[in-house]
Amino acid sequence: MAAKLKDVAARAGVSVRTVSNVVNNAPAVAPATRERVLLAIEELQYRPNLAARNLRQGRTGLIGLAVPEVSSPYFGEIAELLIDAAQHRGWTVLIDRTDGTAERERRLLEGSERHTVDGMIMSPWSLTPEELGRHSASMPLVVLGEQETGGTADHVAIDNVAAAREATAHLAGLGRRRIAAIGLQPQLTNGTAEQRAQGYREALAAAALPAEPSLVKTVASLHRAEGVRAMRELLEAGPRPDAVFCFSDELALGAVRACHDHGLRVPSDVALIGFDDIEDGRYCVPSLATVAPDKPQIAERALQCLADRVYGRLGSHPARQVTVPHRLVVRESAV
Amino acid sequence: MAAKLKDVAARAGVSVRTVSNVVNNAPAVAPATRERVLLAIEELQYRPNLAARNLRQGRTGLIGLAVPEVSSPYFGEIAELLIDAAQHRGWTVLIDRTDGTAERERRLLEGSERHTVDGMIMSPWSLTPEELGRHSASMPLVVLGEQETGGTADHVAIDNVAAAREATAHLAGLGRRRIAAIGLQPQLTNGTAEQRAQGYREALAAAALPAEPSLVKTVASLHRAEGVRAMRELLEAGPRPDAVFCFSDELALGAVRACHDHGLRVPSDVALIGFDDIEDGRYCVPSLATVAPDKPQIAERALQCLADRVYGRLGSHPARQVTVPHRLVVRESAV
DNA sequence: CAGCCACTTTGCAACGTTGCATGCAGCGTG
DNA sequence: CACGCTGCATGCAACGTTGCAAAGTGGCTG
Repeated sequence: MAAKLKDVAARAGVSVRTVSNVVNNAPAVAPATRERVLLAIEELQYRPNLAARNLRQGRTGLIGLAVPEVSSPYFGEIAELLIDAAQHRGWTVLIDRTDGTAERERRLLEGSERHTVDGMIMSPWSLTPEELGRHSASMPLVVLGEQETGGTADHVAIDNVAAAREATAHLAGLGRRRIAAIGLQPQLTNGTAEQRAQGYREALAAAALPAEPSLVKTVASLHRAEGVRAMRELLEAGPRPDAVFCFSDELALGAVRACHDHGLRVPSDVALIGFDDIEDGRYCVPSLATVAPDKPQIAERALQCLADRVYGRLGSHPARQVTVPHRLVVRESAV
Repeated sequence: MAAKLKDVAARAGVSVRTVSNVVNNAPAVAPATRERVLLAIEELQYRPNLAARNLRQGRTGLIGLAVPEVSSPYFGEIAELLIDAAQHRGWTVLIDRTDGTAERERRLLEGSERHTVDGMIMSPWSLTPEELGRHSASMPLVVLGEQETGGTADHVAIDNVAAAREATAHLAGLGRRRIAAIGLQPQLTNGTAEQRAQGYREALAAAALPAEPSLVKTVASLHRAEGVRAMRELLEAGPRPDAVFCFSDELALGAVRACHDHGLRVPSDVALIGFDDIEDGRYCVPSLATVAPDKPQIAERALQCLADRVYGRLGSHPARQVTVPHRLVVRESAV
């Protein structure tokens, strides 16, 4: 049987309340008493019962992280950074997988988690902005990768339009004339893909290149397999593109694979730029040019926002929109 | 203010206890009453307070997953599968990162988590078998990727010796004569690398190939960067190997990169086999031959073991050793 | 020496839930 | 008709912790 406050109190010859004060580093405890209590705690291997503490305080020390998938490199890296940032603040992260479906995203916000976590960080794919705003009333919520939606959910994202514009402009600057884009996701309410598409179009216009609809490919997911499929379709369709801007590194890695299968060389025949700066891209052959969001800062700012809400430092202050910097990383696939 | 049992009871005109019975699907509730209560629950949007329930029952519905790193592809995929398997059993997974350090692994087992999770699944890198066995007494523990250690921790792993033997034998079967190995990790107590090295040596012996110590490279981690470094050292050292067995796909991907940088072609100059069957390996160029552990089964069996311990179906039954199947997946890098 | 103050320590109650034991009908049986 | 039994509903207590308010202790001042 695990030791509880009462046991420690008995051993140290003080009241339960005093032990609690020691455990919580309350100031009003005499040094000698504190010593004695700490000794007893050590001897009995006392560990606070979090369930009881949570029940009493109404806080759990847990925060939820809801991402479409855990095993994708991008979300894996984000999760890792968030876990670190949470640890610094004494929080533990509880990861949930939504598959990007509206139903699971909704259930997480409405549902069973409500008393389990103090707040939530979500990267939504399918929820409408209205829904996000509505739910943020009942639980502190930070949204990743989206623009402001109204409601009280804070938002942390990079400037996707600018990032896409820079990537596309870089390809144009290499002298490429038929620049394709892979990654539009019309089935998702998530505005990210649309923003990137807009940046792509803006850059084409700025370079006085025509915007050919046939060069923009939609995908069902951001995985490699979809990159392979989309690139293959581009190559088989007609005059082939000489550059491709992919909305994720995984798509780009699939696209590289497809080029290789068609006997094309990257970047001499087709230049490629991805998005996310996942680790694979730094070591694959050829190494992958990409747009690198400042992930550590995304994690840090998201937790900062969440902490402000959970501890009520903001009250019902309106939603904040945090824009995190990014940079274009040029590597072998686009030189 | 969130609704609680008392509020629902008042609304439905029954006692608190009856509402609790409905919520828990207890049999002794009249259908009409159940209807009325369910209606009230719906109207008030009642959700059970888990902290209170946990306090009362002594169970939390959470299980811990302690892995060295979340963002590595292998652990990401394992985490994803475990989250699924846990969900089927009504558990939520709480992920912790150990960095593979003994100190953090120890702290997770001893420490603060003790009242937070019902049990733990850990992939240890630095803890001694004795420590693992000792801690499993106080909390249900399932160990991934290790052989039995004594104590009451269950173990789930593949047969690493056999797997490494098969991979190496495949390379020998291609007619390769100088087969190197990358991935020994003498700094870890984790026996996995040593088992793979043993399988490698056994296969060399079976093929009547000499075991050259200079062809076995140790690494500081299983990441791509270490694969690059180790491969580079092999290539610069002397007569170059014509095949390499890497103890992880990430190491192998780094090794491919290093070969490419040296102007060597894979597999014609150097054949490569990795380990883990991560998604990258299926799409990279060349695609990566690998040893594929049956990951879904690893997750399923691990949760099965944990459930048996948590619900006491085993009592203090001695540790179980579960061996999960694997298979060799031949791809472009080793044909 | 009484009175006040600062510093420590304490007891009580409550957080929301469920285990246990018991109450209360209504029905069938002897 | 009395009795026991079954099916359903209830009340009380407890899980381990912390907020609150108050009590105790000692020293210092007037």
